[in-house]
Amino acid sequence: MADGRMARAESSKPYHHGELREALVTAGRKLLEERGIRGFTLRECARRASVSHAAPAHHFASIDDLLAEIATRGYQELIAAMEAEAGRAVDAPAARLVAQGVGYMAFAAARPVLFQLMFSREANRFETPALAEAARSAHHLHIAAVEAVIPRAPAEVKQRMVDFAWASIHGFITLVLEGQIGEDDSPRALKARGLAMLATMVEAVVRAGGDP
Amino acid sequence: MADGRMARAESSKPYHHGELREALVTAGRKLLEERGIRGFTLRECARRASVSHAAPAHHFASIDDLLAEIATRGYQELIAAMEAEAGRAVDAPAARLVAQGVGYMAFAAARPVLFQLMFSREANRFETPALAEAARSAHHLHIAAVEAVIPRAPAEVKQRMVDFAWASIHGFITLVLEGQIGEDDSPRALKARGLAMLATMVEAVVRAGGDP
DNA sequence: AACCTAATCTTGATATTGTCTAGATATAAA
DNA sequence: TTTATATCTAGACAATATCAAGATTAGGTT
Repeated sequence: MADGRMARAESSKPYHHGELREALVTAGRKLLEERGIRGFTLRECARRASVSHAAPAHHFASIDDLLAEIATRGYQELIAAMEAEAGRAVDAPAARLVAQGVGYMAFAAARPVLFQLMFSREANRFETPALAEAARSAHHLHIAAVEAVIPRAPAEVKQRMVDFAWASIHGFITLVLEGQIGEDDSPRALKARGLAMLATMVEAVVRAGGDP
Repeated sequence: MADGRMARAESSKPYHHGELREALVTAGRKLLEERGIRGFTLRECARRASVSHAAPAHHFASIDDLLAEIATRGYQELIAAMEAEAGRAVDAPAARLVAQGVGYMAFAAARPVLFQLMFSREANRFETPALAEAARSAHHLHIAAVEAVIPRAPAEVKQRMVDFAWASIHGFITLVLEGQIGEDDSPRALKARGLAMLATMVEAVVRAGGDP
C-alpha cells in the first residue's frame, strides 16, 4: 500500500510527467493570451507544467517549434469555428459565406493573440509542414464558400472575389482586435458593425457574379 | 590645432554622441526590418549607434518606449505615403480613394515589419499620446477620402463604408505581407491583384452612396 | 573667465531568458 | 532480469532588459 512508487505518486510528483507535450501546449496557449507574443517564454510554460526549464526541449526543438504547434492547432480551431457557423446557416451560399465570416471573426475575437500569432510574419518563418497544411485547409474553406456564391463566374472574377471577401473579413476583425475600429462600441454594437460590413461585402460578390 | 578636444574628435569618438536619440530610432527601424519584432533588442540598437548598452535609457524609458517612437514615426510616414499618392490623382473622389489605398499598401509593402508593429496588439499597450495622435490622423485621412465619395449619404451608411473600405485595404495588404495571398505571384501580378481588389471596393462604395 | 548644475554616457551588477551538455530516472522491449 | 530508449533534472553559458553609481561634458550663471 505504501511502497516506493505509491509514496512517490502520492506525496510528490512523479519524475515523468506523462503528458508533458499536451501540458506545454495548453499552458502555452493560456500564457500567450495573458502576456502577448512578446511576453511568451518557454520557461514560464515549463513552470506552469510543473517541470524543469529544460524539459520542453524533449518535446519541442525550440520555442518557435512550440509556437508553431500552437499556431497549427489555432488553424484547426479556426476551421472548426468556420464550419460550425456555416453549418448552422441555411443552404443559400450567400448566407453561408456570411455565416462562415462570422465564425472567422468569432474565433479571432475569442483568441485574439493566438489569431495574431497565426497571421504574423514570425509564424511564416516557422515553416513546419503541419502549419502550412492547416493554413491551406482554412484557405480552401474560404475559397469554396466564395465560389459557391458565384459558381458560373470566370476564374478571374472568382479569384478577385476570393481576395476581396477574405480581405474584408480579415481586415475588419484585425482592425477591431488592434483597437483601431470600434474602441468605444459595446460588444453588441461592434457585432452589428461587423455584420453590416459582411453584408456589404456579400452584396458586392453576388453582384460581380451576376452576368458575364 | 591639436588640443584635447580636437584630438578626441579626430582620433576616437567623443564621449557624448550628440544625436543619440535619432541614431537609435534610425538603427532601430533598420534592425526591426532585418530581424522582425521578436528579434528586436535594445542592446543591438545601442551597438549600432556605437554606444554603451545603457546609454539608450537616457532617451527612452524602456524598449517599448523606443518601439512606440518608431511606430509613431511609422504612422507619420504612412500618412505621407497616402497623401502623396492621393495628391497625384485627379480630383475625382473615387480615384483619390483608390490612390490613397495604393499609398497605404505601398507603405506597408516597403516597411512590412514596421507596418505590423504599428498595427499590433503590443503597440496598443504602449499608449503614448504621440502614438495615439498619429494613428488618429491616419484614420481621419481615410475617413475623409471615403466620405468624399459619398458626401450625401446618411451618417450610418458613411460609417459602414468607412469600415468596409478600410477593412478591404488593410486586410488585403496584411494577408499579402503574411504570405497568405499571392505567395507565388510576381510583384507585378500582385499589384494588379491589389488594384482589382481596390476597384471592387470602390465600386461598392459608390453604389452604396448612390441614392438614399 | 571660472563655476556649477544638469544632461549625457560608461561600467558593473542583477535577474531572466533560450539552449546546450551531462547525468538521473523511468518505461518498455528483449 | 537485463538493456536500450524515452523522459526529465541540474548546471552552465551567452544574451537580454533594467537599475545603480560614477565619469564626462555642455551650457548657462555668476
